[in-house]
Amino acid sequence: MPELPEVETTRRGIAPHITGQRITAVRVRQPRLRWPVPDEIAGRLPGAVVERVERRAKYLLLRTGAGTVILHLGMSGSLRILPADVPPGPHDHVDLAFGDRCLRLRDPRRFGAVLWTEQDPLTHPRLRELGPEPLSEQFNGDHLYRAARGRQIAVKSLLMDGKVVVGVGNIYANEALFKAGIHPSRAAGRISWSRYVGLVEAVKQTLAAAIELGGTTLRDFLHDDGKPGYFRNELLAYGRGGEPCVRCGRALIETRIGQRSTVYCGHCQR
DNA sequence: AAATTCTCCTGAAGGC
DNA sequence: TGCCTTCAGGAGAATT
Repeated sequence: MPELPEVETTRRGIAPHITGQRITAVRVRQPRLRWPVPDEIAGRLPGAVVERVERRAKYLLLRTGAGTVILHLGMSGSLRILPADVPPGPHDHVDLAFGDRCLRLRDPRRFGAVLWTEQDPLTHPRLRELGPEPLSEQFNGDHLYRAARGRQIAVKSLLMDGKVVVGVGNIYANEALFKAGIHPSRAAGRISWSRYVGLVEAVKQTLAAAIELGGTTLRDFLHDDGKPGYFRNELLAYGRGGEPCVRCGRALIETRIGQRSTVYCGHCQR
């Protein structure tokens, strides 16, 4: 399930292949993604040149001379660069062709999205309300502490709220809270400033390490070059329910918070 | 306003 | 071996 490290890894993987390249054809085989794929994707993109490939939260932005494609991989989406004549599989929904190569979106569960805007993409409704990037200086102890004031919500849910900070999905929320020694169910408003400073550092460290390793791969995510990431081998909490805590050896507890699988150490996390 | 629940979808895993 | 059921999950929308 692509989280921010996977999306960033994908961005870095595809950018060299399509930046400065002209889109020669667009094929939309399945327009029914999370939202209908807008007609402009097929209508306006052919002939346009991709000027930059950027990322905001887990959205990828393909900036072209005609407008910007806003892509989201949902939880089973992947992008690959392929020879244009490779026959598409059943879940290969959209191709952007660049001469003899193409950028192909595969998304079996269709939770992803392909959107279009001719305005500043950062003002798009999907991007406008988002919190700071987790690896930016704007995401710091003060920011998290202030966002938590008066909130009864579980700190894990706060961390996964895109209006507070973007890009911290379920896997990395579990990991960061484990590293920071904070119980995922603890009320956000009842955590000290200094502990939030530690949590921010844990989030940054975890995400940076995952990007360094090319992202976590679970189940159906493949990198743009088809190779899996290796961060899954580094996971200390997620997916380890019942297994011993690496710090104290007690069995990790698995539960659910806000419909999400949550794993923590009842001894080390308070 | 804040918190919780619902929703989309299908591959994978588990049960019998 | 194979069919049927259950589950996971990003994040916006709906509901409480």
